[in-house]
Amino acid sequence: MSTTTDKIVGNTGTCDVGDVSTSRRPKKPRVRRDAESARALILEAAEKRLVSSGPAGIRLQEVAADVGVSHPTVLHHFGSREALVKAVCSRALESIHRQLIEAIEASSGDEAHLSAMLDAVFDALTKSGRGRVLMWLALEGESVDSADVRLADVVDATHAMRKAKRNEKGLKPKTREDTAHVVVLAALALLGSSVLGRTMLTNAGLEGDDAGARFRAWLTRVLLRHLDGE
Amino acid sequence: MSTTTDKIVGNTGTCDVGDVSTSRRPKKPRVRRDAESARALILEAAEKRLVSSGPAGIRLQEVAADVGVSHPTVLHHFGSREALVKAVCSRALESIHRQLIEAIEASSGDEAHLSAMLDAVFDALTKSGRGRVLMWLALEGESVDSADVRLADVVDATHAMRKAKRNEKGLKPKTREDTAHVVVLAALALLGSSVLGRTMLTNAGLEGDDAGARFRAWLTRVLLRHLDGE
DNA sequence: GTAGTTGTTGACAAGATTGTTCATAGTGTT
DNA sequence: AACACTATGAACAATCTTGTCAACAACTAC
Repeated sequence: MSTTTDKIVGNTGTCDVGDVSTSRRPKKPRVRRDAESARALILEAAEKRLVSSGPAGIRLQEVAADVGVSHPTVLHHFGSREALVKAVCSRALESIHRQLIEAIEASSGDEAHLSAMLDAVFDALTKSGRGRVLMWLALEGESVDSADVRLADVVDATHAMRKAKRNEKGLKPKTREDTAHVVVLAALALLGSSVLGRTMLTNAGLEGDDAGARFRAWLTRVLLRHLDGE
Repeated sequence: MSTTTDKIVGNTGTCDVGDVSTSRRPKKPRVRRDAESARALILEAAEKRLVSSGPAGIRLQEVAADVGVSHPTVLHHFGSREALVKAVCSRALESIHRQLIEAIEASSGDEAHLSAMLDAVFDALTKSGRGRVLMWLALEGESVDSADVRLADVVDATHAMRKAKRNEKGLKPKTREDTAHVVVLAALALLGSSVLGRTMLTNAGLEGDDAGARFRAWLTRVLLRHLDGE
């Protein structure tokens, strides 16, 4: 209710202090965007907050300030803070999923390709902090379910290629579980690296800018030897 | 102190509603602990919140309610919320460090022992959510530095044992970097497993209660073959 | 130009959270 | 028993955060 008051609101602008005047109203230009671009800008700003502070760290006023609007505008476009958080998380997960699919499909299964794939997946998780987002959602349990990366598909694809390859070479086949373990290990290593790779590497005494790349190269060799070896 | 006002505050007690009376004061028993036990109880309650909601999720009132005291009591014992959070994180990190050291020292380096060690480390990270705490601190950047698990020590110890073992077997030596990579991979896999192991395993199509144990057993074999093989 | 639609905003409300104050009530000491 | 010491809690203050509301302003349609 408000009922209220007839209005005051004062003269509205009132601008900030400073200007005296009567009619003078510097006001502010008040830009007006269409709903779509406004939502896009807000989502973008919110995602930065999501990456740096997690879902719980998203504040309407901060997001609004980042975009350069007032916080009721954010509420106008998303309805509630929770809806905004959901939208941002959902978008981020879909983006991750898409990038991972691309990175994985781009590699046919060759040795050089596996290395490139691991790097691509790592980049997808590191660039713009997607890995952090995944980890945060895992910790807070906000799993927007659905969009979860479908590891099972990756396992199946990998296992099919592996089976064919081993068959060619005359090696005895391996179980799907073994392949799944390889994929899970790679996923944990890459995701972990994207979140605390640097910390862990320097903590282990591995200095240098290329420590991360060297680790991934090493990981590639180990995984490949396991997949194709013996 | 007190100076003050002569006193008003009303009758203070005033108890809650209900009892009228004058002298009748059901009040509440008001238990009184010594500072040490009070701090211990509060830390314990705060750690539960830390595990489930992260450092940012620790609320004075909730912690106080868990202990059964009022929130000013918490402030009385810790000075500020920030100090409480710091104390809890510090304690948790020290505890993790201690458990990891124990788990690692307990294993001499044998094959069976490595498996036991990985399980022990995994337990140390999983039980009471220590792994979650580590991940949260990594994400929020609250790294209370210092207490960081000293992976370099683990690498050195592992490398020494490995060198001796390979020497016995007549295998050519491996670089320390290679050993460091093994340790980092194990650390990432175990830490990652403790936070989202179940999710990732089922997502990869590995069902069953023992999927985690089977994965760690598999990981043990892979790591051992790499450490001692070729 | 006028009217309708809709993005935008200032002001306010309600709730949560941290921190302060002071009286009260256990505990131990003399 | 009287006293000092200190843990405790009720009430309060200050700040922050989400959400509501009504008015304003930009744009479109007629």
